Amino acid sequence: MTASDSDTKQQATAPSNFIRNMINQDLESGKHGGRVHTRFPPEPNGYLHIGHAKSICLNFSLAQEYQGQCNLRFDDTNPAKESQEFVDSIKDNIRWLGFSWSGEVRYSSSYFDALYDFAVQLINSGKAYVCSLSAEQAREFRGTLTEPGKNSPDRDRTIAENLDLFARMKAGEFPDGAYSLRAKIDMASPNINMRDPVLYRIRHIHHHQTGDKWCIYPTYDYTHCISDAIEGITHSLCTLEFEDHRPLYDWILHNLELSSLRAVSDLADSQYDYVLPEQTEFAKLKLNYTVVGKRTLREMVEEGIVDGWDDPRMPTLAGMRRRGFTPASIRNFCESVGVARAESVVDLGMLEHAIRDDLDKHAPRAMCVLNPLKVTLTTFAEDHLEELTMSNHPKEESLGERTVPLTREIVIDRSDFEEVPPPGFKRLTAGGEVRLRGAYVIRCDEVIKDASGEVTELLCSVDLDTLGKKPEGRKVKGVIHWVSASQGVAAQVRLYDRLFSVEKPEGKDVDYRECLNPDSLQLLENCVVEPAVLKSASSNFQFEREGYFCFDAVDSTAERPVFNRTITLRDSWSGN
RNA sequence: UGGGGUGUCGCCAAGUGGUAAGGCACAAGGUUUUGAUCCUUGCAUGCGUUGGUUCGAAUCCAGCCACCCCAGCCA
Repeated sequence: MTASDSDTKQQATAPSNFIRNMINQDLESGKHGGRVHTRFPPEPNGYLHIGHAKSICLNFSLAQEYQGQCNLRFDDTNPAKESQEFVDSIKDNIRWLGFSWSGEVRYSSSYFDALYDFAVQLINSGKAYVCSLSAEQAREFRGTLTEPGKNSPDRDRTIAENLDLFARMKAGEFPDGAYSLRAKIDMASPNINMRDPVLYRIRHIHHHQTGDKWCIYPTYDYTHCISDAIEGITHSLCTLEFEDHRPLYDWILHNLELSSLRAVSDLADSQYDYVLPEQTEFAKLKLNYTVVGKRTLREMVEEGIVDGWDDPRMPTLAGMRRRGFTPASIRNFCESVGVARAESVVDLGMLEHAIRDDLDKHAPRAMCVLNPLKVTLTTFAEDHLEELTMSNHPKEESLGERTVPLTREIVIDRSDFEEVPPPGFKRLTAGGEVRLRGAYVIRCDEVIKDASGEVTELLCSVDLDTLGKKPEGRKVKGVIHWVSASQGVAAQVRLYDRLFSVEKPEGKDVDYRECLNPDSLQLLENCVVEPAVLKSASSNFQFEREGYFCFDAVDSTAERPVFNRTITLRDSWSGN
């Protein structure tokens, strides 16, 4: 199948979901002039994780699928929590995932001037007022879930007065919290977001993009809808908790002059009809055995429960990347999970399947012995050195071949030998035969043990007539991997497993610290990997019969490579 | 107890009045020089629940139940 065939097939089988259905309808009705323009709008206040990946894939893939555009916009309206470091890592993560945003990176902060003008417009039309209530007072006036709120005493300030006060807020005449700009909507609304929400607050604080130009900052609710409108976004996708904000999103946009919105928008000079963006909500991605809460992740880093934001056990994009997850596997996973409005918890197994599926197709095979047991092939002379040619992949010929040196002394994994094998054991036993992967069938003639009775070495004879052919007159079922003792390279291997041993480490009344899986990291210091691995162009491998591994980009050195286990192979042998 | 949402197989998820897609997981076979991959087969007389409308309901209507979100000058 060619690339384009598979693309076509993927499109044909792209699962139906309520957002695609909505877009299809919009396209049919011509609502946005046939345009599809989405955006991914993170606040640069932390590292991206698997949950963000779903949103990224959704927004960017939809744009691709409909030949539309997808912007990257930093929603940077609260400088107290944000930094350039996060801006940079987010951009890096999105590129790594394989997506390109439309045009330049956008910042809500670059619309601050326009946002200010629109606020003045709302004041002029009597839709906004400057309020002197403190945060605490405002809370009291807001009412409760079941009781209506009370109007602010400043609600009927004159337009002239509001204009003057707002200008002075901007000019820096007042301290933080002295005043706020509020929309004049309805203090009795059953939707608390509509009870005269704050549009601007005073914050004398440096902003990572705008420096010290501003001391008043617009709120999310006020900024997001206008930013969408300015960028000509058609479909503004966000998560479920913003559902109650949608009426406010619409209120703000509908109470501004459409022509003035259009005038400052990216569509100002286009031939398209100017249509306001619409918000649509979908359920967040949740994974069992996983925590994505910002506070929790930070604590785990700060308390040393993990080794940093890019610890391979972390659900961050940086962590998954270091773990060896491929961008395609994460994209496929997000696609397979679907998009719906029902809150759900996806099984980690689905993510693992996506990783295996991608790596199985693309990762070159190699051999690495994790827990070495010395085997001497007595049939060979001391200086025996045979260069065996092995293909890098059982099906994908384009991955090429490599040579694997075979010598008299090799190592195999300790778990591949049992003196008294359990029922069904297919590996090497005392007196039994086994195939060395890609090489000969050997027979274990002698088991050497130390004083404590531990097996230290196996003496085996080689059936020279079994290279590339089946042995005559008998069946040898088992195949085990091996590495030349002298030609192999010493390596450290890190075996990673899920961080938590319970399904819902973030649940109510659950302390995640008590749910940690004590075996989430196992360090193996004496591993031996075949030499070809170090010369490979790939950084992801399948170490045959062990799992998928990748070079650890941070801790590997020239003399001592470090490998991270990305994921084990499926293992249907219950005796293991 | 106000408002907004959601309930389809163990886990995701299609379905939009015509008789329950698909994936993961699981199980059983087959192929295999990876106990991998791959292939075949099985896996909801049932769609939160109770009624109603209809020739016919997961889909329409009503009631009930469960769970989630909202009272930041966070996003």
